[in-house]
Amino acid sequence: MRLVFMGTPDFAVETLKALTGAGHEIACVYSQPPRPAGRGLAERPSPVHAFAAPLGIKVRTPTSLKSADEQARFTALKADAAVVVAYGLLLPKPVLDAPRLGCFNVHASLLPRWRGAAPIQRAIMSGDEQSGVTIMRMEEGLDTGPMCKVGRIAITPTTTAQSLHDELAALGARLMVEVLAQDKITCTPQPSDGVTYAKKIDKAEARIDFSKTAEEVRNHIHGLSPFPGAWFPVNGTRIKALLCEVVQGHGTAGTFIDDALTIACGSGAIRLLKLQREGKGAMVATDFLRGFPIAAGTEAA
RNA sequence: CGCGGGAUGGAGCAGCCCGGUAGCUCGUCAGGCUCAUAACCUGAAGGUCGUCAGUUCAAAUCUGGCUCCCGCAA
Repeated sequence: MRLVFMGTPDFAVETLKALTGAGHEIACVYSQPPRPAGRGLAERPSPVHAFAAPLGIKVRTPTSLKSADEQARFTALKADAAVVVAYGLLLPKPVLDAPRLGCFNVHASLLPRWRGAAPIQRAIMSGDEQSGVTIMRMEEGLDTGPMCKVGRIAITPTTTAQSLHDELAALGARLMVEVLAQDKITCTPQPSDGVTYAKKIDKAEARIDFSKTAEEVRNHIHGLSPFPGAWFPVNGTRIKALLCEVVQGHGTAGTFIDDALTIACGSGAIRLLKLQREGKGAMVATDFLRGFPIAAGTEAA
């Protein structure tokens, strides 16, 4: 099929890769324009942009699709379908209606739960036991379209946003290819109940609140691992917690209760397994402690 | 030129300000002890101190360039 692909972050690259691998013609790739980012604030293209460009695929990076001009350029591509994965721009109705078969989206949640920006993180942070991806036909509303295919993945005590992200990206890519391979793509409406929205992650949320239960703290840490990274300070040094486990133990919330990185929470305790201090790389607990011992009684504040 | 930290035996760090014998915790190997152990004891191997140049009698340490890694911020 002749497709238009619209996506921006790493998550979307997997699907683009799968589509090209499945022999589809990518007429054009749309992605967010390069922005100043990273150290030095140098302009850098999005992951999707960086992947597509070397393959000789035409890349467009409009800041909006609201103008009639931009919509005409899109329509002129005469695509059979558009595949949209974490693109970051609203698609106006004329765009949604332009492709012959419509626009299809990979969304990283079991819709209608976690519509919106940060479904992967929110699912883990709120303690969901299950996540997944939904392939849907897009409508004007925010992630409201009818569902074509769903894939499920369990969230376990060791699931992090990173690991779930990688699994869902691969799963979503596979399912999208399957959906497009169907002779007739059939969809069913989303249930009207069970709707929740996944707000963008606010950096202020990243600070760990040890007054919560051990499970909540663990979900918070894993949901934000590795980005943006849940953190806490120790003697003025900022430390990111990347992986942890719930353990037995109690004490004043926010205090280390042994020399092995166990911290008391509002109820129960967690032990940090992988962490990173500012300026340093991520490392496992034993390595971390050799260079930065934290004695029992130290406060994480 | 957004702000800042870092590159030292396999891992994590100290030493650098006040140049002059390479240190610590751990791992590895050999041996010992033990019913046994991620335990303990003894011994050993392993490093052009990121890279290039400069200053100096002498540079891990001072100066400048380069490469790479990371935190903040966006």
